[in-house]
Amino acid sequence: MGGLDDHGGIIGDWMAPSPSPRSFFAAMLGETDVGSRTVPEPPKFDNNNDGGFTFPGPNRQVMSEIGDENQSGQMGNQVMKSGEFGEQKPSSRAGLVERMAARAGHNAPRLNTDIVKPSDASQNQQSQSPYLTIPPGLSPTSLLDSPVFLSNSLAQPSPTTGKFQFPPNGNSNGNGRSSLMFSDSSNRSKDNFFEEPNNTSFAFKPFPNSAPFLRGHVNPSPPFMSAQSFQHNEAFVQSEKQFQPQKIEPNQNYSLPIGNLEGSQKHLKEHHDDDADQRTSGDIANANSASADDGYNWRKYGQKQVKGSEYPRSYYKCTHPNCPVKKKVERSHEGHITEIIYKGAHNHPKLGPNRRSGNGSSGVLSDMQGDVNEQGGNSVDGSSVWGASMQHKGSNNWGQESNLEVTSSGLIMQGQNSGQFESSDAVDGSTTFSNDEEEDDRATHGSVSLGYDGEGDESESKRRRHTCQAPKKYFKEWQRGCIVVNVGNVTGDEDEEEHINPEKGPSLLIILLLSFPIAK
DNA sequence: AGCCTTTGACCAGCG
DNA sequence: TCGCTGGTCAAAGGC
Repeated sequence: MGGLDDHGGIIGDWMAPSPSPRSFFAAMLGETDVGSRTVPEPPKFDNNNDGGFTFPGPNRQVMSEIGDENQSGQMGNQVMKSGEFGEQKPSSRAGLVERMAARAGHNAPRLNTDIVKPSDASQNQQSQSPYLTIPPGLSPTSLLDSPVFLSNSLAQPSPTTGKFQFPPNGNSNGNGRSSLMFSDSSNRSKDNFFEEPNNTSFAFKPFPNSAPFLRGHVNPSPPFMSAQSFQHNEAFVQSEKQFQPQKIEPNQNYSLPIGNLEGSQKHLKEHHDDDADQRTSGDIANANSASADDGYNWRKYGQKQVKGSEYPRSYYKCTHPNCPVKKKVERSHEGHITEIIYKGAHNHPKLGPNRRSGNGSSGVLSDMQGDVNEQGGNSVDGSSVWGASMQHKGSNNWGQESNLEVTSSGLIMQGQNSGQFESSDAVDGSTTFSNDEEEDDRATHGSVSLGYDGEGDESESKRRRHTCQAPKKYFKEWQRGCIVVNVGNVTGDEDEEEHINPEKGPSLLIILLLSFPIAK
């Protein structure tokens, strides 16, 4: 069993202790000109880009509120000072892939981001822009299935889903593991990827079906939630539990979900269908039920109007015997999913089509959940990383079945339909992901808002001043080891009680739980 | 018949 | 101890 040191090593191989989203994307794209940005361009909400989803590019000064270069440099220094992450030197211009290659001694295929560029790149200068525009055909899930989000043994072969395999790495034991995302168990499924002679590059293939979602229609219920985080967490669990007798080997012929990307495509399409249903019929329940199942069956066992939530929260259990997976779902009055919190990992393969497919409200939930559970699907013993991390607080029963002693960690990405990364009033990655319970406020700051509130009349600078407290909540959930996926509008208004307002238009709020250490 | 959702009640944790 | 809150149970009814 790996200890906490292992975890740190895992994490450290891949990212700074407090990686900022921009560095995160920088790593993804192999561009690490992270600290060199001066003044960030105003976020661009491309209204003409037929729904192109704009993420900040690697150069985006996410921490713009506090982010002058000095501070960025200070952050970098902090990163350097954290000994176990010594390889993450801010001076390094090498991208993640290059670092991987350097470390592993192979030529890591570089992520082909050409496809990510908008077709009219020459016009909008997106290619030079600090923003990364995801064209309509490319789902955020696809993007987030980046090399840093690997270890989905269920996903299609790709350097991002972890199906492509990495050669055995001499460093891949203990603190030398290439990353948390590429943790032990998943390594087995990836160990050969870069040995493939022709794998010199990888291009994300956009899914036409995903376009409707990206256009930001009514229903901000994308399935691209925290699939990667689940991947990671799942891998983390497996890493911790690699000696579990019931371990499901990623390489096994396992009738598990087809894959993340494919699943995403499916779910995206389904969501779009849901949207249509909702818009046309107004029957939310029917619209929800119109979505296809994700291979897991869910039974709603409760619903409650929780105080902190505008909308009632529904409780679902996986109907598979002995499967501990549960999920909490909040949805708006219109049926838009505003928050999903998953707990546990499936200890069984997907069950195939829901017996009552097309019936019941769990369907739409499953849409989003599907990608996630596809990650957890090959977890074992019903243990869950979230459960494990829950033990940090021990005040939540979710996941208590896990006896893992792990530190969960994560990156919280909060987004809205523009896809622009927007700094909160103080985005400080170095503190955002610290584990101090008292730093919930920092969690707010640390959330990276893809901020566009859909109202359009509020300047970015004004929005930036806002302090949406919602991420604080999510950070808490994250600390508790729960997967939190929130889809909806962040109003950004301090005075507003509700921060998630799907009724204000297309938007999405994604909480991605990744792999940043919680160091109690 | 089996599985689902709904919904009020119950329970446990917390301040 | 009490009230609040969130999570779960279980009966009832629908599909």
